[in-house]
Amino acid sequence: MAKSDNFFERTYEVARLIPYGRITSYGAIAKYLGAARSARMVGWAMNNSSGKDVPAHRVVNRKGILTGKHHFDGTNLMQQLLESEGIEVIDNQIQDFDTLFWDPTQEL
DNA sequence: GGCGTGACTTGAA
DNA sequence: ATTCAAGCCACGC
Repeated sequence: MAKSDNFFERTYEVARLIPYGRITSYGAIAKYLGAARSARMVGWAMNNSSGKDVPAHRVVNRKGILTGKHHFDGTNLMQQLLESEGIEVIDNQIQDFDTLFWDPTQEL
């Protein structure tokens, strides 16, 4: 067991650290973990986060698009969650993304 | 054990 | 400015 789920665990941890009403990108987390080129693994980790307390809906791609919404239960569930937090989302794209962007390497 | 895919990003043409 | 391509690591079959 065990094994270094460090990467995954760390991803979940950072995702949980995302403040309410804020969002971040896969690359930002990956970069924080030291794998800026491995943003895909972050997404893969999120896939494994199914059933965890990881607010994957707060994690979007670099453009602020809800790329992973397709992986959620519903079709607009992810958008609903974001809007529920005060984030304006239109057409799977987050508005004021630049303002709501939360960078762990910058904030932490 | 090998090949392909995947919730992405960055860089170069 | 936009479009194309490559890179990264892990998991599934």
